[in-house]
Order: sequence, then C-alpha cells, then structure tokens
Amino acid sequence: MVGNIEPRKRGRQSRAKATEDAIVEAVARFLEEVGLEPLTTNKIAERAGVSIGSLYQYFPNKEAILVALIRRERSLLLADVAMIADSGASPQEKIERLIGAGIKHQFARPRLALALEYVEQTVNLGEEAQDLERRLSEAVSGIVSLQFPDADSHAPRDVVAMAQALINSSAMAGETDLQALRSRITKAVYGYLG
Amino acid sequence: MVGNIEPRKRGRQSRAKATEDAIVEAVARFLEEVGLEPLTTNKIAERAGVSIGSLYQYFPNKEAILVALIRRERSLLLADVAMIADSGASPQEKIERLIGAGIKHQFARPRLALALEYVEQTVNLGEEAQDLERRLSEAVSGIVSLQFPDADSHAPRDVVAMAQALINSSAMAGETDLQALRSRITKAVYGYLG
Amino acid sequence: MVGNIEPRKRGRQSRAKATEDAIVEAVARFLEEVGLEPLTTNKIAERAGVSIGSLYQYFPNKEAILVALIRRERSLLLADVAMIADSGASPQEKIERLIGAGIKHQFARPRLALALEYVEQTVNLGEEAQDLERRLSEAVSGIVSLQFPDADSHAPRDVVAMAQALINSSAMAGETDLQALRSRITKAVYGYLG
Amino acid sequence: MVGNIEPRKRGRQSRAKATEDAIVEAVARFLEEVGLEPLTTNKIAERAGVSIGSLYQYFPNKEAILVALIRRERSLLLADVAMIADSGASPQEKIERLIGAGIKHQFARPRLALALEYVEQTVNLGEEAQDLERRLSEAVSGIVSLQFPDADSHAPRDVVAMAQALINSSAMAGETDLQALRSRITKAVYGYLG
DNA sequence: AATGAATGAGACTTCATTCAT
DNA sequence: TATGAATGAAGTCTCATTCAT
Repeated sequence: MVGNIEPRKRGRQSRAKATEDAIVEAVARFLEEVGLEPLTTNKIAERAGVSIGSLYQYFPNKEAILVALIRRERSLLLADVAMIADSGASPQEKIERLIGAGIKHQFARPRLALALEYVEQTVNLGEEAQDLERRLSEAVSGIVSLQFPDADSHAPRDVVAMAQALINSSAMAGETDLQALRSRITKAVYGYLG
Repeated sequence: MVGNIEPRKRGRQSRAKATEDAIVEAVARFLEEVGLEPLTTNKIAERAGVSIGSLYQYFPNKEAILVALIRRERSLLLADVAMIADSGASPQEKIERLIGAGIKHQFARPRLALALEYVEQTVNLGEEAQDLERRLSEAVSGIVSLQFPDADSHAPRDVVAMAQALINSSAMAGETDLQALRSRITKAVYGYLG
Repeated sequence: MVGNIEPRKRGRQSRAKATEDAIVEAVARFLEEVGLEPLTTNKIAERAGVSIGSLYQYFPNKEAILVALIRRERSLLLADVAMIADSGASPQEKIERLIGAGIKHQFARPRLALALEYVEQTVNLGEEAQDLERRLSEAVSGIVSLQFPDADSHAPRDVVAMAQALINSSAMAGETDLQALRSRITKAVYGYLG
Repeated sequence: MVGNIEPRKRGRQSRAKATEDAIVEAVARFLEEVGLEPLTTNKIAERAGVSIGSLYQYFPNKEAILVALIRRERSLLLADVAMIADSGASPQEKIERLIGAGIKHQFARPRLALALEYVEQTVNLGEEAQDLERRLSEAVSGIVSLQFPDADSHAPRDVVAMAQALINSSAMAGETDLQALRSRITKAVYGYLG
C-alpha cells in the first residue's frame, strides 16, 4: 500500500460530496459487519451503490478510502474534544467529559473503532490525518495538565491508551452498562494520575 | 480463511517438530520485521528454509500457522503466569510479578505482540488456543481476587487490557526504561483496583 | 478499435471547426510530449479545453481522432508536394524540393511523425485518408519518373521509405544540421535511382 | 510501463527454459498474427499453453516478456553479423553479406520485425538488450569503415536505417523476389556510401 | 517426505464510452 | 449543445494451494 492518498475530487458539487460520503460510509459498515481482510474495492462500490469506475473517480486507491474514513472519525472526535477543552468547565469536569466523549465515540461503532485502530498503524495517514491526530493529542494533553500539572510526560498518551483499551474490551464483551464502564475508567484514570 | 486448523503432523518425531517450529518462528520474525499484510505462504516457506510443498505438509493452510504461533506465544505466557500463581508469594507480590511477566513478554517482541493482537480477533482460534486463553484469564482472575476479593467482575479483564495497552503504547513509542513503565502500570492497576 | 471514423459534424460553422481542430491539435501535442500509449480520450479532452462529452460529439471514438490527425498531416504534406509537382521547375529541381519538403515536414515535429507512422499501420484509415495516401504516392511517382523514366517500379515507394528512415533516425538522434542531412538523403536517393 | 525487466528464473532447469521460450515465442506469434495493441498477458499465457500464474513466475511483467523477445531477436542477428565481421571475406563481400543477413532476418518474420521496431522505442530495454544493440551497431560500423574509411560519421546508422526501411516496405507490400530487393538495397547503400 | 513448478480465482485499477442534467 | 459524473468490461498481477516428480 503506497501512493497518493488525497481524494480526487474536492467536493465541488454537493452530489459529488454525497457520493464520496456514501463510499466512505460503505467502508465503515463493511468493517463493522465483515472485517478488514475481506474488504475489496468492488465490494465497497457495490455497498455504496456506485460503480467501481466511480469509486476510482473519487479516490485514487483503496488505501485513500480508509484514510478518508479515519479522517472522518477523527474529526468527529476532535470536534467533541475541542468543545470540551474550550468550555468553561472545571478541570475535573473536563476530564470526566473527555471520558464520556471517548465512550460515546468508541461505543457508537465499536467494531469499526477496533478495525480502524489496526488500520491506522498499517496505513500512510497523510498530512491531514496526521494533523488531526496531533491536534487531538494536544487537546488531551492540555486538559490533563490542567488538573495534574506535575503528571508524568507519558501521562496523556497512557491515559488515552488505557481508556481506549477499557472501552474496547468492554464493547467487545457486549457490555451495555455505560455508567458502570464510565466509573471504572474514571477510577483507572484518577488512580493512575492521582 | 476457514477450515481445519490443527497441525497435520503431531508425531513426536523431533525432525518434524523442528520443521514445524522453524515455520512458526519464520512467521514470527516476518511479522516483527515486515508486517501482517505482506505475509505470504511462499515467503514463510522461504524464510523457514523449507519448500512451499513441505509447508503444506505441516499445516493445512496459512491460518493454521498463525494459530500455531498464537498458541506458542500464549503457552509461554501461561507458563510464567501459572508459575506465579502457584508460587508461595504474597498476593501483592503475585500481582507485581504478573505485571513483570506481562512486560517481559510483550516487550521481548513488541511488534509481534501487536500484530498477534490483531490476528487473534481475525482468526478462528480453535479449541486449543481458546483453552489457553481461558486458562490464562482464570489464572489472572485467581491472582486478582486473592488481593481484591470484592473487585468488580470485570476487573481481571480490565486490568489485563490496561496493562497491555500501556505496554504496547510504551513499546511502540520506543521507550526503554522498563522500571518507569512498570511503576506506571502498577499505579494504574492499583488505582483501578484499590 | 473499429467502427465509424468520420467526424460527426461537417458543418461549416467555424465554432465547430475550431473545436474539432483544438481536439486534433491536442492529440498532436500529446503524442509529441508524452506518447501514444498514455493517450486517453479524457486527457485529450482536457488538453483541448473541452469536456469529454463534447469530444464525443465531434468524434465517434478515439480512433477517429487519430485518423483526423493523420488526415491533417497528410494534407499539409500533399499540398506542398502538389505545389512542387505543378511548379515549372526542372525534374531534378523537383526532386530536390521534394526532399526538402519531406525534411521540413518530418523535422517540424519529429516525435509526432514517428508516432503517426506507427498509428497508420494500426488504424483503419478510412476512405479519405487512404485517398490522400494514394494521391501523395502518385505525385511522388510522377516526379520520380520525370527524371528517371526507366526506374524500377518499386522506386517511388523505396525512395520515400529511405528518405523517411533517414530523416527519422537523424531527428531521433538529435541532429540539427539539416543541410548535412539533406545532402546525405540526396546522395542516397540519386545513388539508388541513378 | 516501468519496473523490473529481468526474467525471474534464471534457466536452472531445462523445463523452466522451455517454458520461458514458449512464452516468448507465443508473444512473437501473437505480434505477427494479431498485433501489439491487443496483446494481453492472459492471451500470451493461453497461447503459450501456460497458466497466467506461471507466466508471472517467469517474468515480472508484460514489458519484460517483450524485452526478452527483443533480446532473442537481436541475439540471432548479432550472431550472424559477428560471424560475417570475423570472416575472412573482403570488405565488399562483408557488406553484401551484411545486407543478406538483414534481409534474411527481417524477411523471416516481417510483421514481427515491424512490431518490435516500435516496441524498442517504447520500452525500457534494460542493460542486456542495450548491450546487444551497442555491439550490433559497432559490428556494422566496423564493417562499413573497412570499405569506406572516410565515410560520414552518420553512415553506419544511416545505412542500417535505409536497409531496414527498404526491407520493411518491401515485405509489407508482399514482395517475394529477394534477389531484386537485395540488388535495390545494394544500389542504395553503395550510392549513399560511394 | 520433499520439492518447486503450476494453477486460477480474484484483487486492484484504467479508460473508452454513455447519459442525466 | 455542453458538461462531467457514471459505467463496467477488461487488463495486469498476486498468492493460497495443488500436484507431478
């Protein structure tokens, strides 16, 4: 998997944007329902209700579609996190909301989140997605250091990794009690940071 | 990838066992050095110093080789964990040693550990590997409940997930200070459990 | 590549003619700068500043565009040749001018000339282009037989082939001294005919 | 068309060599009977009586097969030319034999020769084929300069181009009288050189 | 048992052409 | 009449697996 990654048509028309979205969403559903390995461009096109030729008019290759999906998911999460960071809430309140945002995001489509976690390591993310990643991690760092200014430098990364792992394992085990999950994560995070 | 999963030759002949091991180890090295996606049976055979025909005399298909590798890795970890569980150490001491075992295991070949984490979700593990998984989780549960008898029922799974996540993210970030890592994990685990 | 070959609009409307010319010239430039293999109808349209839909309103298929280009080039050459034939010059003078016309024509756009040489063999030329070819070869035959009435019947074809080959190989080798080339061709032609 | 060009298996077994030859000869026949544009790797494999997979075990891509064919044809010609150069014949005799070799070679499979002429310009020939080309042109230069030490520096290239063009145009026109062709070429060559 | 040449389904991708707007 | 999004047949190439030796 190498090569160009940028979408081919910058959404000039809303129709084009709709098709692009349909393709990305088709991949999301496929990853949720089937998995990464059986994902083929022909199946993506079929699910998106688009011909294979159209698909390649919007994306230069399979990898680029996955990157677009990652970008979409990261943007959604970043929007929530940024809003939390910019809110007037107390540091502690911000951390709690951050945990909530993580749960909401990963629990919405747990199998998708899991699949993308692997894809992110495999794929060349490209400028834009890497930038999202960076901004996300900066936002988290900012929030953590408000409440725990003396925390270990690894703390933000550790906290994110832990929370992700707990949410994943919970979601995969089929849990549904999000309040219980939230309180376990909170305990772990404060235990680690405090 | 479906179908039979058991190695074809279970003979005690050491020659056969050596070849089987060579094949499994070839996969391990390939996953470490290159990755999952470019892994092909022909490359495995080449690395193992075996013809592709021979490879298929030892394993019925590609998946079976991956499962054998998972089994090998799990067995190694289980041996350590069982020894800890059966030792006369104090509950607290056991937990600390458990963390140490996890670090040792995952840090020995971090990229391999990461790749297998994904493979385990993708692949049909088969009787034997699932059994190892079960025994591993029981051993951990046993140790945790010694020290924290009232812990949440999700606690053992959560603790394992957290520790794995912290080790992974540390290893992937290229950290080398294992003592520092150990103390961060300990804080997180006790914070969560305590 | 089969089927209809005539341009679709033969109207005298200058707008239409201008578009048609733009398309044909776009192909010429592409063949010169890039080559035959990467030539696609979409790239032609883009270079011509025309939508792909419009392109297909002027030409029924890709082949027809190439044929139109061949026709254009042949017409240009034929005009020169006819003028030479109809001039009052001496037979020898006519032959010399013929060589000059060949050099001028092929050296103007050598890579284009070379590419079209191949295309002419590949493509169904159609009535009109075949007719041009015929008139061209008749004109050359006429001129040759003035000076060498007893020449071999293959002579005109041979002379054209030789001259083309010498010009091509010279142009492709990057020569720029057209006088030197002209005298080599003259020697070859008279050597052959004399 | 880019990338590796070397055959994948250096003829260890004679069976392997036979398969490689079958593939190359299949391309030769296809070029003669059908042409370059409709040439596909699947059709090559079919004609060679080999699966598409096998074809790609012998050659890394389509281009490499064409290069192998060029190499084969060039080697055959070079062998003849080298033998002439090394013979004890008189300079004039050598030139005549050279013309004979060219006719024999190009007339044996005229459509193939023509197709390869185009392919040679399109394709990355690679070390070995370029080397053959070089040795061929040196051998011809050597022979020409024996008889005409003061000839123009372009003479050898021009002579080859002329002879090729005359043979081609003759063969394509369906001539069969090789003696007549030979004498026309001889006249042209000596006319040019003398 | 071992070898490695052979197989062929199927993946990714291109591009001439059509058609709704 | 112009546009350009959409189409899908077909091409190149890979790789898990089989089989003749």
